[in-house]
Amino acid sequence: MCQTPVVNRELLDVPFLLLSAARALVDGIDAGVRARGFTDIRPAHGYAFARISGTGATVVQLAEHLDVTKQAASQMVDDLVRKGYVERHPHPDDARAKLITLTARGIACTRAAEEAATEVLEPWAARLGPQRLAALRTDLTGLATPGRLRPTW
Amino acid sequence: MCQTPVVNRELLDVPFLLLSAARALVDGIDAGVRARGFTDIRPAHGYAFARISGTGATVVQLAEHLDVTKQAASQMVDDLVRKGYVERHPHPDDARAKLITLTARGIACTRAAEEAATEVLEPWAARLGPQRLAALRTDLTGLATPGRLRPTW
DNA sequence: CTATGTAGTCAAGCTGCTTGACTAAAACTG
DNA sequence: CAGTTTTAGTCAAGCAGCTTGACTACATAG
Repeated sequence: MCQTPVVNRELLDVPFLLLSAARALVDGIDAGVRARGFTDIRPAHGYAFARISGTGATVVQLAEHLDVTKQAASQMVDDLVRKGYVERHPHPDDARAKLITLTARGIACTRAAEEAATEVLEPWAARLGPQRLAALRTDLTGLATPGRLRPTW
Repeated sequence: MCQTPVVNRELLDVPFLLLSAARALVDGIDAGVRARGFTDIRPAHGYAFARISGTGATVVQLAEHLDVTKQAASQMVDDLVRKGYVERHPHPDDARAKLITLTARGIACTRAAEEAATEVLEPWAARLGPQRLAALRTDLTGLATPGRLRPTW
């Protein structure tokens, strides 16, 4: 017994490390967004904003991006409409569909999130330096299923 | 406009990259655990097992580890007891408390999870090499709030 | 022009969490 | 050591966010 190589033990807490880092980041950004006055928004909404931002998105597109059912996405849109962050417009190309777009408030919130993210990431990235940052990005990309949960911006 | 430095754009998708990697890992491990016959277990239970494993844990300790209320932790223990993964014993040092420990089935499941994790991580770690792996671990640790969501093993 | 597929919503239900209230035991405190 | 406060755990009720199922309106393929 006790013949398990050290590499394994160290390898096995990579998932915890990753989760821990991701959570710390999300919590930090969320705190920054709240501090900027957007208190009725949760991290999950950020992923929605990322997809809606720019040209807008349909409910189905949003559902795919968030990996939930279209009903769940529709409910989230209801919520965001009620809170004034997004709007439903008739879709220019498809009378069945609706184009969800950010309101001014939604755009302001997105900016706040970007500021908060920069605030959290900048000092860490500075300590790392551009070289290690690039390496980390490459290595993480290799770990992630390509294209999943990526932002549209 | 358009004067935002490139560094910022690249920095801003680090959270997405991290989340994406973490999710891919968790999904992969979960699939491996299911493939080994433990189909009534979800990733969240893995974090519970990690804390219970070894000397065992109380409900309150588990709650702290999972960052939920003690009621939620107690409900999860109910569930795991019903499924045969853990047991409640009287605590040797405190008559109020109960010591939660893994059953044989719980230990087997933990082993399955370690196997699954190794299976997912090994090829990726091999491609990286020990040097970059060490660097990545260091950099992620710097990002994570120290000590959070760490395993006890 | 009919048949099949797709976008979105309504409705009901479930799961996993929360808050609040409580019991029993431990740990302070004067 | 009696009295107070804190801590471990549970019961109960409620809520948020998701699911499945059923449906309407429009699009598209044959």
